[in-house]
Amino acid sequence: MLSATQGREHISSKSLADFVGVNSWQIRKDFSYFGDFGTPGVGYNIESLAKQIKKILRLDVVRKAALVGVGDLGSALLAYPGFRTYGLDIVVAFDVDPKKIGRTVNGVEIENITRIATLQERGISLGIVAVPHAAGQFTVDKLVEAGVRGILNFAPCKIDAPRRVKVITLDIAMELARLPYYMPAG
Amino acid sequence: MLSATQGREHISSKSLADFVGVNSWQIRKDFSYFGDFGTPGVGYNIESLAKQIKKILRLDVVRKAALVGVGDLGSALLAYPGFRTYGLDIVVAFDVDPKKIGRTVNGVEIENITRIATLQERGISLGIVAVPHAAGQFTVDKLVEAGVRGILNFAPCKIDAPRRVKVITLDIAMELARLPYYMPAG
DNA sequence: CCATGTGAAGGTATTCACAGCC
DNA sequence: GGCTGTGAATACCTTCACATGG
Repeated sequence: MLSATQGREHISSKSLADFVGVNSWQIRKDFSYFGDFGTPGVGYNIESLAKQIKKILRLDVVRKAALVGVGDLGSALLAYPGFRTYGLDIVVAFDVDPKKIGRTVNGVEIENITRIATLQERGISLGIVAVPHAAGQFTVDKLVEAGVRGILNFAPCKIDAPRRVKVITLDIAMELARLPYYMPAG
Repeated sequence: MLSATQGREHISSKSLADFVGVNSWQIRKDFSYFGDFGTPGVGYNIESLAKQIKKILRLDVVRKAALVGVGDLGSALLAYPGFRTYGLDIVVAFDVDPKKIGRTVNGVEIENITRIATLQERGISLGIVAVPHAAGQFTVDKLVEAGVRGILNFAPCKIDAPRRVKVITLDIAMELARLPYYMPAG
């Protein structure tokens, strides 16, 4: 992946900085907030650094996630291999459409949305909302009731949830709408 | 939409702040950087405020966008009605799969990816990249060659592009991976 | 000698309180 | 009276330069 690290045990803040496109002191300062990871004169041990960062980001344990809404976007998420990289595992999907219920997409079975209440007993603490706009708040409410602790919401709407549940909303259209701001004309 | 504004011409910074969940002085300060929009004792004229903000964000003109990669995610984007809200119009899609080329999804025809070079002459200045990881950089290069000015990239990889082209990368798995950070345990 | 970690300087953003206008 | 726009005060984050440790 990072060619500069091939066959090396250590990496300097400078190399890391060049790779991600920032300055070396930013790397050092950021790391220092969480403790002393590096060795002066040598650099950072790559393996131990990765382990430390994963622990800080709480990515050291695999967490189970439930997907709600198996439309185009939901299907894309089920097909997406990238989640495993970050210690996330989509183990179940829900939908309202009887035609979809019972099917298996990428090894994940689609269940009736009424079964959403069983999440807690199954040890699932994350929810992914990929439903139409109008169903957004309702779906979040159900997930909260089911004891979920974090929600990634793709529905483009204002969401109310108790403070104990962290909601991250990803409005894809709004992200795209940021682009024109950087474009002088045309 | 915003029930507090129904039948009203003006809205106060307090109402706006409550609605989006911030403090009233933040609203006023932010607006003040771009000029005087409001009337003391009255508030902000809703219609004129919306117009001003759209102009600042360069959302007052409709821009054409091209989608590259019509997989699950690409299909979801084509089906998504939200883009129009922000003055964005996906007018063409590209793919490499001969089975997909020629089909029409949501009124948008899928063309052979080799036709990507015709973007400039068609007045298309935005690109949306929804291709697999490995094709990310290649696709971005082609879009840049085709004269695109802004790119929304869903491929989870490091992208190099000239400074004149603004690239916004949206790594969905990474967004989901932010959630565990806010969750004490479980 | 090399690269880290950090105190200090500088700059930027947030928060406040109030003068001024409708 | 009510609400805006803004200077002042505060907190925060970024940048730098260097002492310290391997």
